[in-house]
Amino acid sequence: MGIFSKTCEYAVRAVFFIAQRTADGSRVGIKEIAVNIDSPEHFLAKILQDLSRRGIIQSVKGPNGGFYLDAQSLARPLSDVIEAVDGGGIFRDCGLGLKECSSKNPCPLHHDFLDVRNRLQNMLESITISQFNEDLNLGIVVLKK
Amino acid sequence: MGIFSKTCEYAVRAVFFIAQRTADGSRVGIKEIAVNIDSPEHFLAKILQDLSRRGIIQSVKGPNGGFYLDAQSLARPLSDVIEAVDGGGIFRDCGLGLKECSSKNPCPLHHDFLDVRNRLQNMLESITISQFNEDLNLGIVVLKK
DNA sequence: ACAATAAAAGATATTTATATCTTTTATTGT
DNA sequence: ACAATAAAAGATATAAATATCTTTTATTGT
Repeated sequence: MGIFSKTCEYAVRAVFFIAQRTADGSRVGIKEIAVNIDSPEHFLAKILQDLSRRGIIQSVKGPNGGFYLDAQSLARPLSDVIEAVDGGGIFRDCGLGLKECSSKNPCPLHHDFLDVRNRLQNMLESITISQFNEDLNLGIVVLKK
Repeated sequence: MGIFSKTCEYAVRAVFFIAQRTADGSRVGIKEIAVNIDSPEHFLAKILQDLSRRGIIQSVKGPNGGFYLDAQSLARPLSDVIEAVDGGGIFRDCGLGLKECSSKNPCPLHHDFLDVRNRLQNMLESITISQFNEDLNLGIVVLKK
């Protein structure tokens, strides 16, 4: 298990891919996304359905249909994707699983974890979905293997 | 899902509890540990068996038996517990799940994640298992609820 | 030796995450 | 209208994580 669930990893990779591939206003199909981010097609379909329902990504059915991102979606912070898929627990929950852990009633790791979680959150809030489009085009960063 | 697996959360809480409760050389039984860290007893038993096999904690069977920590174990960094239970993936694996992600072949989040993971690792390597014994005694930090 | 204790080990159950396959609905171009 | 396309939705399967229960083994005190 990584920091995120596998579902979330696929979601982020897919969202980055859709952002890059549809920056020109076109759409991209599930099959093409799955191949390019190396994920199981039908499982990814479920994930993207959910993201679409939540308004994180957009989609149209039928010929020339597919997934894409509108201007608002392109500008979203990556943290929105994480929250939509895994929930915000990673940003907020106690590292040792205590329900009532707080600064008043801290677990032993509370203070240290607060720092790490805040950094993670700040990082993911300051990264936008479209920010890697160019690096992806240039092959400087990758989404598969 | 938190940063660690539930198994790992129980493990860390248990190890902290054993450290505090057996600093005087005594032992503590599984039932007492489970009650005090609010975990399912039999499940925790499995976890502690495994930690015992790996030498992270010590145990003796029979009357007056139970779990404890020797001097070496008390001085261990908490990262050893994490590695024993969840593996080192949290310190090393790609945030987006890519097998071959590296500085030469990075995912979009590679550099940012490297920083967060390193901080987490440094933090967990610099915390020792026994370092909260006193705060636990004083009730300044807690291991349940 | 024996009974009591407590962890170790084994077996099984339940829940959640991940994955696959099929059918339905919306959209498009002819 | 109709056929083709592609996502949405529904149903089911598999694997992994979490949890529970039972039996065995080691140790202790009598």
